[in-house]
Amino acid sequence: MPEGPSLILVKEALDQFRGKKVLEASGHAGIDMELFAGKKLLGIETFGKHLLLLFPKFTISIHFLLFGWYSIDKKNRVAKAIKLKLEFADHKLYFYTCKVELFEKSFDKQYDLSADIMNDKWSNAKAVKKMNALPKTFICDALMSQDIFAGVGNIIKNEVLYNTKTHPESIIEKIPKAKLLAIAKESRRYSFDFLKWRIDDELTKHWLAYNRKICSRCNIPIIKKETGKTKRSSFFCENCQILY
DNA sequence: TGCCATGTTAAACT
DNA sequence: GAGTTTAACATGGC
Repeated sequence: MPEGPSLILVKEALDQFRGKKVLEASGHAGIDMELFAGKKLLGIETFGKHLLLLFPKFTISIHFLLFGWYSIDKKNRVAKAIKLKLEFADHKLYFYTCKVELFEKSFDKQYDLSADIMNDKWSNAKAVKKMNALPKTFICDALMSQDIFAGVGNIIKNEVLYNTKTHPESIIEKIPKAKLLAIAKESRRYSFDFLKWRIDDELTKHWLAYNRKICSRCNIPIIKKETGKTKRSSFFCENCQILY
């Protein structure tokens, strides 16, 4: 589930808890659960794939990894999967199979918000600058870098490369500057399409490359290949996506 | 049924 | 020590 746009939806779903006091906390997150008792949840933010719970003197960052999710009131997973359970007066909030971290800085100092694909502070220029600082890197790895494109996951990566007609194994220093800028712009633009389609529960039908078999532009098979340092699957058309 | 995956990181290797 | 590979997490869809 959790690429950046999905986190926006989690944030909205949890807005009902803003300003509410935590009565009790528990779970297998490995942090001191006593910290929460009596504390008010001041706000909910996101950074990339992180959900941020703002408390008076600390912030909890929740990363859902591959299988994590949350539920309200209904416990719908095995006990050991419950990493954090926050009990409010009226509701219980569960977070499953996620990485939970605590930090004390304000979240805008903890993270570079201009790197967050969903944040209004997103900067195309900074993304291009960071890519240029990694000349030997594959573009598929750069797009998955959470330091450059926080919130982009494997689906968005593949769709952005398809839409910008760029082969995932292109090397950054060989890619024209205008194309790098186009990739940065498309990563943000597409993420809002992704959000819209997820709200309407029609995300998968809009995929053009990810999990697809045929290129809709060329009518030839889409290649599936593990690419880049992290060997994540790339789906691409060898004909219309240029290898730089 | 078995395999794969929208993710990350620590441990175990070379 | 650096770089690479494996394992672990735990679930749902096909």
